[in-house]
Amino acid sequence: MSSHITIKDIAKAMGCAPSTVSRALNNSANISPAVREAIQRYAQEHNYRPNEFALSLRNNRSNTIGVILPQMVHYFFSSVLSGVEKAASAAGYNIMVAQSNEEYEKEVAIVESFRKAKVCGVIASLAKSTHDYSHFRRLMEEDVPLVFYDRICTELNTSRVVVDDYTGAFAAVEHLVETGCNKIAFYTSPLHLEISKNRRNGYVDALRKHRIDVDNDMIFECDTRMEARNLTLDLIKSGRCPDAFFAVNADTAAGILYACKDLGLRVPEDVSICGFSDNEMARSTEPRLSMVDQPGEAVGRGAMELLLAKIDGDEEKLVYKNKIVKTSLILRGSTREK
Amino acid sequence: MSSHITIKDIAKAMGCAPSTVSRALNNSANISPAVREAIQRYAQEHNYRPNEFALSLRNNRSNTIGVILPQMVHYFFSSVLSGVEKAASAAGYNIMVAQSNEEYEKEVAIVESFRKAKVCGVIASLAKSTHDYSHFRRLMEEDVPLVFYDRICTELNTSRVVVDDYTGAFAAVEHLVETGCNKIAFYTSPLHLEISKNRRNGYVDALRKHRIDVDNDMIFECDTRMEARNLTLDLIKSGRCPDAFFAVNADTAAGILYACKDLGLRVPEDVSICGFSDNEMARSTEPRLSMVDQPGEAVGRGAMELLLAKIDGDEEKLVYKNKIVKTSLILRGSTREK
DNA sequence: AAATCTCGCGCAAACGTTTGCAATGTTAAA
DNA sequence: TTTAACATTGCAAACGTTTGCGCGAGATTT
Repeated sequence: MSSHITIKDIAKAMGCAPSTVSRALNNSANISPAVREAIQRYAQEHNYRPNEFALSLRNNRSNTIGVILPQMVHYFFSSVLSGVEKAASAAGYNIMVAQSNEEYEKEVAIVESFRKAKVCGVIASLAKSTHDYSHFRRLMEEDVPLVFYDRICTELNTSRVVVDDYTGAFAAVEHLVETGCNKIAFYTSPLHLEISKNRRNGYVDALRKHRIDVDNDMIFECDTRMEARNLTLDLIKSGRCPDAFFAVNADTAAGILYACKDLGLRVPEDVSICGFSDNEMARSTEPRLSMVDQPGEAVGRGAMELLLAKIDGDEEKLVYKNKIVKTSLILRGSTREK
Repeated sequence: MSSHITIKDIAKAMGCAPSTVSRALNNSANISPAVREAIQRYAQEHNYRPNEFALSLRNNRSNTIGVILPQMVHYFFSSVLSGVEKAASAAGYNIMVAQSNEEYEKEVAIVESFRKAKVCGVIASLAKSTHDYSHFRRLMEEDVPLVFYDRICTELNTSRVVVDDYTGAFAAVEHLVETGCNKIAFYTSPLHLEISKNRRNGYVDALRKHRIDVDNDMIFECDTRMEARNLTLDLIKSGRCPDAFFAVNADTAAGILYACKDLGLRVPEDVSICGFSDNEMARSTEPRLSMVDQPGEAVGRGAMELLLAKIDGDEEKLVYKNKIVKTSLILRGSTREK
């Protein structure tokens, strides 16, 4: 069926040159109002749509932004994607999305495919296994605006959006302390990640503020449910049982919870549990898990806003901004009340 | 920095015409092996990458496929997206994604934006509020391959991927019957959706097979947690309490579960609960919820395979295929054992 | 030795758009 | 009335690629 009408078709129909049509449609200067209106009306009536490829070819840039997620099937990351999508859609951009599956090689391949597709901006969160950033550096050398979120890259000078890990962790741990806990275990993801460092700092500072000694033997690299379950069982059986747990995510918190229940500990009477990164699961345990909420949609929206600022900004192209999205502490049944 | 090397650059460097370079790189006929190899080597060394826009402009088709999700922050749909992404990535395609938020108008806008972007195929699941399909029909008139998944459109002659709702529901209800239940409530999403009809048929047929009368007053349009909670409370209080519930999704099943527990009913001793569409939440209640698992990734993969068949297929362009992905019944604590 | 064929390659157009420059026609100033 | 200034439009090139057509040269046939 009729592939679409082009500028040339309009020109032919109106008896003028394609350049005139182009100028009329773009409201360029130096065109008589009469001609302009006639052309615009004709274009409207015939449902003219500019050919994106021609535009892209000429401008050497698409109308698309690329988004990299470490995983798609993940409450927080899909929330971020949702936020990005809404903001991008509102701003008239399409989004191209790919997941690294936490693999460095896949991440490199994605960046390469985004370069080929000439996306006009990239929003990314690092894979756990990424320690080399030259693929992103290459992107920056080609002047592709880049914004990191959550798992950011501090080596590269880009805009960033993070959640307030420090304050979130601080608030959670402080709440545990204020409800009577003073031997608080901390289950964290690998400490080379920025988020881990910040949460650890929040944990440490909350303890210090309340004059509780920080026991490094109470900090564990553990961020999956199974690991948490096993670790917790070992910990309790070994007699070094904490009176509270602060976990890096909901999965881990659930692992802790079920280990405790299996061993007959009551939550929150005997031990309190609090996690980071709220999701549906945390609302479905018994008792429900208190969590530090990371507003994923807000992170995605913020990342898109920063990216648009970079894309549109002319003068401030060199200005990078950081955005810190506030977390909130959601208290449920797995912690005691004040 | 050096934007990329083009075919013209290579031609200039090798002292030949761009057309020769093009033919050499595409292994076209009528080119001497010597020249071909020289050009390919040069291109390789200088890291030549064809300009996608120029290709798209010429072929009037991108290397991208569009994916429509009703929601992104949703276990099943993000699983599907993940499956699509993996398959697309393996086949060398990019994916463009957008969510309708269950709104008809947004869905129309997405289809329009996909048409503008000239995606070379679309994978979609209908918004709940969509009853008119002319936007998709327009897409088909422009020969854009289209595959529906999950919430399919039976009015349109396209390829489709669905989970085996009928068999899944049948198996779940039969299990409830075989473990002693005979008054089984069914909480379903709106019945105009294909999935609802199929699940309802599975429910009905399982009852019939075991000579249990189907009571239409035990079928409720109810697919959110809050609705389920309230409805279940009402139902129990009214004295018409079923001995089992079969729910359309995990949220609804959880609502039922907590309503029952609030009223002191024991699960699964007093009432059994089984849901459709497993997710993390179902693994985190107490007791854990028995669920019919929908393998989202397999659905996504299947949709992509069907789409690729349509895109690549020359002769069989008119052949539409349906793919039915098997579900499996995951038995947990919310149902009794045989 | 003349005619034909084949191979390898270049020319140029096409995809749809934008834009610098030149070429009109019109109006105002001298 | 001549000249300058200006408004409006067209021409053509450019973005990077593919491809039908034609041309020349060498190889084969008669």
